[in-house]
Amino acid sequence: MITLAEENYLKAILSISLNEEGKVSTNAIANEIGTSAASVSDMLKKLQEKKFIKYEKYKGVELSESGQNKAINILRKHRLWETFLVNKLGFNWSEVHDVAEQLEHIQSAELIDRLDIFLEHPKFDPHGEPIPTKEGEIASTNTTPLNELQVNTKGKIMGVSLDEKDFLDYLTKLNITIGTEITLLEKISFDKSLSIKIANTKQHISNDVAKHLLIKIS
Amino acid sequence: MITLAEENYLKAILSISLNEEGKVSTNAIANEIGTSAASVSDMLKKLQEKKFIKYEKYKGVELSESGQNKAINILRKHRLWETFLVNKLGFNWSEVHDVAEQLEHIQSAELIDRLDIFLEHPKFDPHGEPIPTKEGEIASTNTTPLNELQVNTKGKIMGVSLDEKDFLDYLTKLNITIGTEITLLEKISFDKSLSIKIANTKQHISNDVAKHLLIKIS
DNA sequence: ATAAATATTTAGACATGACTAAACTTATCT
DNA sequence: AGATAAGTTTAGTCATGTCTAAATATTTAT
Repeated sequence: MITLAEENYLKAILSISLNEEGKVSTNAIANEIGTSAASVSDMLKKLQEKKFIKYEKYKGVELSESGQNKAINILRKHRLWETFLVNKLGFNWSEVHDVAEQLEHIQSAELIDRLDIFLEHPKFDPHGEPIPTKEGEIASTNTTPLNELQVNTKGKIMGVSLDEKDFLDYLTKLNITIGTEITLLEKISFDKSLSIKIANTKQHISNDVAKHLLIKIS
Repeated sequence: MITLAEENYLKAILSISLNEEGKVSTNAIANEIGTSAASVSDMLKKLQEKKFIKYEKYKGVELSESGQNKAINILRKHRLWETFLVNKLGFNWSEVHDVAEQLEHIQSAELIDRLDIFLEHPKFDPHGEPIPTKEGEIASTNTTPLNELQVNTKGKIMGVSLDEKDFLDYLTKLNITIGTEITLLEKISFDKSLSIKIANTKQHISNDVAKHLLIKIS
């Protein structure tokens, strides 16, 4: 059996791994989960004993195969539930994260299989993030964060890499959503902020916003 | 905040209260939850402090108003989720209990409101049990357990009062489901077993089965 | 290469929710 | 009424997952 706390640690380790190369540090996990490094250190010992991770003291941590399977399955559940909440229950994309964080821990493989069928095997969640397959494959999206594009590039927003209410509500206010066509007009070197064009309207956004907008260049 | 364990205790106390008059005993709760009387005694102290119950040592326990609200809300969630699992995901009525026991603890009033709308405000769950309203009202079903009927009474099965896989699978095998027309042919006084007629076929069932079949006399 | 800064682990506590064994209260039987 | 049985609570212990403070290891800077 795996506990709720253990699941959250595996999820955090996967999430960090997907964004960074190499082993995951204790501090990074503490930061992701919002707990102390000491608590993380304790938990890593337990996860090590259960063979969910490969861990050497002071050297950082990696998921084992079984740990990765578990973590990817949790991500799959999270994204399927978010899809359900938005597509079937009519939630806004900014409102589903917290509930999905609870739903992702429901233990029933059958439930997820049936949910997947009910949703007609969605490939992406409401934020444009790929939903891992039952076999654990995560589709690559071939997108680029907006802040890494060159000036005058035109593209389409395929997804966002941050699932926080404030951020998503702000995007909605800017008329930005999945599928929105966008042109990068100018990069301000001083603060790395960007001028963009959306639906023939010029707008200005910070680098913090831009780096979470995933673009497919057209 | 209320913990998962506390929610399960409130649910157990409500469940016993609905079947029996008067205060609920420590042992009854221990039995319902599957834990020791000592553990129950510990927990009652905590629930008392949080004002969810009215409790006097050695005298048994009652739900307070806030405790009852919480418990009924959990029951509402359980029955709405069961309805979702059967009506939308295609689960069999015998397969949904365990998953619904997990889902009933998801904390989001908005989620339950939307689920209720999505299911088009169902009044009964897949076992024929009434779904409490958002305001906490539990419709009375005006049904009688089959074993309490008089011989030669004819009626319709409106629900079952036990949500266990073995029991429900057995009913399915007997061709018994919600809406089935049934006639009580004979009561055997020796073991309280019953002869019944379903779809022109005579069958024999034990008292243990009959007492969980809720009949509307026609 | 060593000192200082940063990162990580260990030690010792605490809250939760469970357990067993023992003590206590209430109910029942004669 | 007193003895016994049944039910309940208390005391002491344990596992989980957290914390702070202190100790130790690693990295960075001079």
